[in-house]
Amino acid sequence: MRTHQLVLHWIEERLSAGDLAVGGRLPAERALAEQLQVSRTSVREAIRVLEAMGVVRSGVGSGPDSGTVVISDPTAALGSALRLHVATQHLPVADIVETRVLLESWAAARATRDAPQLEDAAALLAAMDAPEGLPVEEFLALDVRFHLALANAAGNAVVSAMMGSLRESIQGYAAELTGNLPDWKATACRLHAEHHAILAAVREGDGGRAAQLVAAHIEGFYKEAGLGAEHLAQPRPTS
Amino acid sequence: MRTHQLVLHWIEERLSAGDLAVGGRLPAERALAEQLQVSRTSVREAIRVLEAMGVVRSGVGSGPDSGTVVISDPTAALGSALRLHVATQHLPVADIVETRVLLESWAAARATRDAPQLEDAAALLAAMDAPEGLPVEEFLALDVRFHLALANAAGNAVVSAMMGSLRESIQGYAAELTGNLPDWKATACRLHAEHHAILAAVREGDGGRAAQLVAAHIEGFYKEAGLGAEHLAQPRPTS
DNA sequence: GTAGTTGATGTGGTTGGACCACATGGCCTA
DNA sequence: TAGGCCATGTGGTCCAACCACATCAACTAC
Repeated sequence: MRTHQLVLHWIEERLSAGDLAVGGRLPAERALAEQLQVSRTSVREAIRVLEAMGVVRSGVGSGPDSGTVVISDPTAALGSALRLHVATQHLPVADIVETRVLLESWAAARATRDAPQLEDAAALLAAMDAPEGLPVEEFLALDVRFHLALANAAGNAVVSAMMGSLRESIQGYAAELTGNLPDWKATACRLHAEHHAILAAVREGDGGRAAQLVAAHIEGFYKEAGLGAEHLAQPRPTS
Repeated sequence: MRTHQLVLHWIEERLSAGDLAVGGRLPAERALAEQLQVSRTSVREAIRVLEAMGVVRSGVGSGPDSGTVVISDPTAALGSALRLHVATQHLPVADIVETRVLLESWAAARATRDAPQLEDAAALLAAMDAPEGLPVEEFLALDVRFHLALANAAGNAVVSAMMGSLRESIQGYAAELTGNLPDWKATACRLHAEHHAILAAVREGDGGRAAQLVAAHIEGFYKEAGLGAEHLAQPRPTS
């Protein structure tokens, strides 16, 4: 057992036991090192891992933002991991998109029509009015938040986290794809209209229609932007 | 930008550019530190993160198993992250199970009837014959591999990785639950029979039935084992 | 008395150097 | 030729020191 793993296990046990909860603070690095009888180096390696996993946040100086405090940001962890594995080319982008369609369709079908997150989604849509006037980056940023709000309305934290991480892992890719579009303004308008239709379907409690609209919405964008259409929504070749 | 992040970005760029592929080796820690003009400590922190993400594997000594080589194990990364966030109680176990049902149902519906992974699944089922005679741990281990093989048959690497990580993150939990069962042998027998039925449905190309069977299979186990039934497969309270 | 300055304190961030355990491979010896 | 032994290179660990930063308290000048 390597030393930094010992520290990791110690912290994970504290988390599981409830001694350490979100918002709580880890002992200072030097103190923790002495307490566990390991070097500060090993403590730091463990904290780096937890930080990459979205479990803690470290800050220098004094005051409330300093020290190492427990947070919970599963999306960050999953997102970085997926992005890295996409970089190794062991996770095809087409599979990411397909999974995104799966999760978002489910979330749309599952969302309750009076979920408070739908208010956020509506507010985001309002901010996206006249989408042809928005810069691409701003449109995409709002788009991400709209889809996340929709996913959150389904009330499943795991699905929400996975959704966000999928989106994050191919964010740069999607931004590049917009360069392929023949007419960005027209596309933005269409996407915006589809957003309204999706939200309306959810609010009417028509989960089935919402799911179909979401699937068509996502697949439509990637097809138009030129992600190999043969990879999407078709039966796979029988190897 | 913290120093170890600089190293992380350098490596990620190398991965994206294809200069570094799975099976390739990173420069030795000391060499990399000198090359990037940072301390070895910072290089090590970056490598620790990549190791936790399942992107890299480190080994001491000489020979083929030594040094830091690029691998690709997305399941490990997602699994650790989910497990940690379950520990912080920000990811309810019920949501994990629900997501597992979602992904596995989709995979079962999507699997092609002649996928080679189904051979593996069949072999695992054969190894599980007479399940009442298997120790609990062994049964569960084979069970995990069966479900993974089935998920792999759908041909989506992202779904496979997420499936595996979900399973891993609640593995300890599932093992505990078996203690709640009134009659483990009978349950094992039933699960085994359900496995056969699922595989048969996939082989017949009846994806819809396979999906239903999978969902019932998973939900049935957790319900019988005592995971709050109110959390599963029911409309959520309207907050 | 108040306002501004200054230093003490405690936090993570970074560095260099030292030593260890391990695995290989080549050299040297019996 | 066979065996042992050490040189080499790898990651693993530890230590001691220093830095940048942020707060807070004490002090000083007005």
